[in-house]
Amino acid sequence: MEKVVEVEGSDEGKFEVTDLEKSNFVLSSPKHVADPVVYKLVRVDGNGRLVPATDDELMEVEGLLENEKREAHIVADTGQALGWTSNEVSSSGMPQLESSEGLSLSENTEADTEKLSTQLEETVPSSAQCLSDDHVTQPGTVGEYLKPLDGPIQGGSSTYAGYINSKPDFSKLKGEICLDNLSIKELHEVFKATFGRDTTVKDKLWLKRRITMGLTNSCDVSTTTFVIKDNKLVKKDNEDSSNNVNLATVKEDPAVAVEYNVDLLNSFSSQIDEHQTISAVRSENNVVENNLANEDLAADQRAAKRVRKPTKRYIEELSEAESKEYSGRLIASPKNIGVRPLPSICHAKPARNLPLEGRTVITRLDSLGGFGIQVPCVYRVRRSRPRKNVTALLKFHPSDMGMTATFIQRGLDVHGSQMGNESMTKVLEVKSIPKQTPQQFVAESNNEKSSTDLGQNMELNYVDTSGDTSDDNVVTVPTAKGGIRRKHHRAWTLSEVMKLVEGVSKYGAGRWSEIKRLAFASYSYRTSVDLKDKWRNLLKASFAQTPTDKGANSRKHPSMPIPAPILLRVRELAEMQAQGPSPNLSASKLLACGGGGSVNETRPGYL
DNA sequence: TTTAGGG
DNA sequence: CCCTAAA
Repeated sequence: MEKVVEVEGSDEGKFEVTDLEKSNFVLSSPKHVADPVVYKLVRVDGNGRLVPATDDELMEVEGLLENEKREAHIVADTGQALGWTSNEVSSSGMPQLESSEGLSLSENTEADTEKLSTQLEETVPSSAQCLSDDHVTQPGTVGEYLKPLDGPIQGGSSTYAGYINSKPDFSKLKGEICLDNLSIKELHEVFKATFGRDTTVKDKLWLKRRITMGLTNSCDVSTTTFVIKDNKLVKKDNEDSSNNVNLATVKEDPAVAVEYNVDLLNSFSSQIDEHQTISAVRSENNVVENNLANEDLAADQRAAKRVRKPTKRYIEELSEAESKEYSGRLIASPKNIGVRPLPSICHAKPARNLPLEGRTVITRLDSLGGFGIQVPCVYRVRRSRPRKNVTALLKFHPSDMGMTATFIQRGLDVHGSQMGNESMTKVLEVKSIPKQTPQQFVAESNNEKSSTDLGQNMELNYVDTSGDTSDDNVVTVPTAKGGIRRKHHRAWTLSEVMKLVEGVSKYGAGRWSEIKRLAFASYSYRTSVDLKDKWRNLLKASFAQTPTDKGANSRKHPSMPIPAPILLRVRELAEMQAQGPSPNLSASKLLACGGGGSVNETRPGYL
């Protein structure tokens, strides 16, 4: 039953392959065992390469899941929508998986189940084309990892972590953060600062672990003492460097077993959450599944439900006739789950919606590599930075707006190649597709040059995630011209800041686009400008304070200040860069851009 | 388009 | 954060 989210290995093939999937297959009985299906969170890069899902994406997914769980019961299918099966997987193990999955999912009637399973199949055939050669070379294994939420429950499920190596750069941060002495409340604050969202988990251990993972980018947090130093977890009881995760350690804590490559380090925590969430969701959905993989998780979920935010906001936003962005969310959030858009490589076509337990699920027909697959699609619209002329469009096409709103309400899925300036038009075009389900799809051009050329493909991003996470406050600000524009605020999480710092250290301050693209590949909502601004602020902050005290950090509670260590780092970098602009810019640049091959840059040794 | 700055 | 001038 467990849902597995797979993270695609980097091009460099730095991930370790696991047989986990297999073992799971064999070990677990079809019934109880989860569907062996492995999902990967990946997205397709511009050149058609599969790249690991970014933190952002993961987080989004996570958000969705959480959201979902709050939303009473949602069909089990949701979970699946989250990931994409790797090509390899699909080609080989898929068939079997399908059935089992369908069954497992179901609370539904057989018929529905079948449909579901059908929908669920998220095969992404045509491996060769999609996958980089590296991946292709390891057909059988594929860098999939299973993350059995309830490892303990199912003996079969084994955890495996193929954590290759840590990022050197992170070790630069100085100072340590001790979680041990914090109260739950404090831990919650830290948690929020770190992940940008609240948590309802009361379990200190869990919190500490999660935070540690987030800050440490490591899954090696099986320790009971949480002191983070130099971005590494310091085990007081076990003074080992813990620089790398060792499998043994990981196994101790099944919940933490993950395989990921360097690029995904930061995604790790998110993934965990995701998995957990998924499991929880599933448990709710499947009465049969009594295995609460993680009590904490379950608790979290329940709590989450209680915390669910009122709809008011959505309504307001809708009324504002805001771009579909919001409308999408508005509609989608309640009963649907967001689904990660298919890799642009694949053609996504709106297919049909199937009634499930009274609900309709929109399915998308994905034709990949000649296969036609229906996948449940529920998209949440990403709340992206408003494309400059969203408002303009509105102005120009007031009527359109109305229409759009209509579709949205009617649950049309928008099918377009891209949400650009003409997005409006496209949306309109799509409206022709009648859908009963309240769904909205918005195609958003991906940050990277990706999807664009795939005319028919749409990049669907659901987003926001955040309803739960850092509340993306969207505040309307009166414009000088009299217009009203939205100002959304997304609090910078600690991990984001850390990434930023890391990025600056790697590529140098000023090369924001680079940083955004590489080190910051995730967080799609952070633009290079944002990075720049944030850095500016960090500099200000780092110089403004801290000169004196270095050990002691934060001053005030409000908005959990940036940990001193980070500020220190920032200052260092600032000074460092002020003096000698990075030695081999060209080198790094070449590495970064040139190959197009590796996402994981192998940095020069400096820094 | 991306950066740097100002607001 | 947003906006804009420059490059």
